[in-house]
Amino acid sequence: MISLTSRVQCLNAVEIFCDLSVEELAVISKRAPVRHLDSKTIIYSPEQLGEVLFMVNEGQVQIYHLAPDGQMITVAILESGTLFGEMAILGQSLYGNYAQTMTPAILCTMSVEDVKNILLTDLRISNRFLEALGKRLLAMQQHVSILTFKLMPQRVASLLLQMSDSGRIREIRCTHETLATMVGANRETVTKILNEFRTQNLIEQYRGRVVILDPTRLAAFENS
Amino acid sequence: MISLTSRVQCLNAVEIFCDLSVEELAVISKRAPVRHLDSKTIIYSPEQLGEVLFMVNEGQVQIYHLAPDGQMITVAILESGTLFGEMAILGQSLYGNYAQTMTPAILCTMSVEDVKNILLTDLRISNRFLEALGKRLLAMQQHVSILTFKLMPQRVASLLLQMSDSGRIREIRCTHETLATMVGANRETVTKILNEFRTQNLIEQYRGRVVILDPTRLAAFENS
DNA sequence: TCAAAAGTGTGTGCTGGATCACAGTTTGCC
DNA sequence: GGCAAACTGTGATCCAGCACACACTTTTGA
Repeated sequence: MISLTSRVQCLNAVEIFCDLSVEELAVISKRAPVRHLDSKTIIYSPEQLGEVLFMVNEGQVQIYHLAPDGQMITVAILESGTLFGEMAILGQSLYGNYAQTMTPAILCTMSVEDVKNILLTDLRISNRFLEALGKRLLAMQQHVSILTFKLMPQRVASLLLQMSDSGRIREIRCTHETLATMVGANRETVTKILNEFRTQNLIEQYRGRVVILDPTRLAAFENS
Repeated sequence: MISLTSRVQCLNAVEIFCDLSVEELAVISKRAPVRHLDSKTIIYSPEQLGEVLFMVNEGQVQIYHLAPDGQMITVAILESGTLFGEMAILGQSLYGNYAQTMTPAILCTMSVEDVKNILLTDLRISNRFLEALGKRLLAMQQHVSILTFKLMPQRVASLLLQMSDSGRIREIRCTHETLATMVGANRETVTKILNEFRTQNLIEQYRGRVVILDPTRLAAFENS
């Protein structure tokens, strides 16, 4: 059993709860068990629902979508401090959506009812929640516009910037394969593009990691 | 000045308010002026904000996005009974987003503050609102997965089905050009694809209109 | 009423990326 | 330690869809 303190810390790391006091967090924490998961555990799948809101406290979680033909689309890679599963609260069944740990991870989980109760009773949280949704919607819209018209190199540049929070985080822990499933490319194409970026000193590459060297020039390239 | 009754009808047509009584609608209506607009009027642009929530009562409204390079992406074509502008309420500035009437149109408009007041006071509406957001998010996600991996003919089939509400509405009033900006194709490609669909008796074509003949086969084709 | 503009049909290159087919290198694991 | 699996690098081939070019038809609006 994990201490309440650590649970509170878990919740605190999530932006949605950021303006609650420690006491208030403690109340919520009681209803939010912490789970330690191995790498490659499936957290969420179309079959097993149940608990629905997850908060990543440590590790990486991949949200992906399997098309009927088996094609995989990575929707997002979540790092610690982020929340997911909101869709279920919105009453939407995400047919074909999965969440899976990419590394060993620590998560807080909450049930739909609890979340709904909290949302309905606390205005600050419901506002944060709406904000988070708005951000998500905005990000998706940008993603759509990139997918719609940009060429692959621009898409990759755009993805790298987005994942690095516009260059604020330097290191992106991701394989070429994973990046490929996010921009709708195949692995080889991504490899070639990243090598091109490297020869231009925009990035550095290591196995499973990309380090952004020059976000400014990368951004300039993105819009070209 | 338009009568209050007609305003109430306007609101009533919008799903978000569907479970309110006539009296309750009347209260909201007082704060929701109706506007009659000519075709091709810009309703919403990055420059002029102000009023933000719009409900389409009659006519068609195009929501689009202009990329920095001038490329236009049509996000949606709104018909009567739909609501848009939610993003502003979520505190997101939709940089580069526009809304424009495609036909003469009748709209109800509401200010951000009014909407926020209503949202915060009425649980039924705020739930509907969340629901609507969820649907939007879901639709965008589907759109992303289509853009990511499907070939053009499948994309077009998918778009036609989506716009026709899976075949329930038969007629889609849209030019090839507009359809093209929604799937990320160019106009000529869309023309060729639609002609192919016609020779297979999946659709009928007229100037500025596509009529769905066989939604079932179209759906089968979409996932292939 | 009669341009001009908007919408559609069709053909000919060209090219960005997919696909396939490898080889080399690093990591994890028994 | 050593094998298998995962990750990366790189070429050859092929084709979906873009860009451009132009003809034709319908609608719009001074």
